[in-house]
Amino acid sequence: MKVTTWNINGVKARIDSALTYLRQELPDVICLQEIKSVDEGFPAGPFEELGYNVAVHGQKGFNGVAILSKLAFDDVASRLPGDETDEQARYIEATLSVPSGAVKIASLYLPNGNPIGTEKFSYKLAWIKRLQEHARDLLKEEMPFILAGDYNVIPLPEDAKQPKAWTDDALFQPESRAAFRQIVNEGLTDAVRLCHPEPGLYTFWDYQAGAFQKDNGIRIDHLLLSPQAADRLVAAGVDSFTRAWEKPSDHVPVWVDLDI
DNA sequence: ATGGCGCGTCAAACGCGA
Repeated sequence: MKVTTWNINGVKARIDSALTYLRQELPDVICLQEIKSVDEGFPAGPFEELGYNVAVHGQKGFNGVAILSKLAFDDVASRLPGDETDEQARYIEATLSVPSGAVKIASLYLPNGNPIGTEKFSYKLAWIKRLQEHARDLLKEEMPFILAGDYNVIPLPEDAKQPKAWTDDALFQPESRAAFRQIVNEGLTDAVRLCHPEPGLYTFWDYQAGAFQKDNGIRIDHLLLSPQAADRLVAAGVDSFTRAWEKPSDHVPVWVDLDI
């Protein structure tokens, strides 16, 4: 089963690219972030024509996440527990039936957190903490699950072409990195890093300053696997070729292949 | 060395991202 995550930076601006990608790469599940659309505005039709079921948690103008799945949804939840007052659409998770049982897949869009020293940064840290607590609850179920999405965290210096340039950025703060690490420390596996220990693997290149041409990228889109999912990990990768497409998202698709 | 973009909301700049 191939599961992909992609921050598409606007589903309406990226609909043709998304459909081309799905026809070409045939993921069983794709988690989308930054759809920048309300639920009713999401162009479900073209995706359904490709055989995908669609689950959307949208918001006007900003944020917004979705899961497209060739397997039917048994259950969908679109809130990250821990803060009933949080109105930002950044999380959706679905339970799918697979031959070996059930698998849970989350599409998450972790807050950017810039600038540091503001309530935006504390919101980011609180959000990661909520995700950690949720991961802990999910782990108790001892089932395969994947927390996939745009984490807006550069875990290590080798996850950036120019780590020094990110020193004052929320994506590379010691607190951000430690909070991400604490989720991994709960017992989750960073699938892409496990399959690709070499440096120089990036998932985002800024639109400005010819960042892609210089390969001035960062790795901030991740798939964290539960132990039961990691047991079945076959391969993982980054489809950086989409960044060279016409009218690209600034993020590229990242995927895992699981033997389930 | 420096500065360089793009999307959505609206209908001109602006908020936001990373």
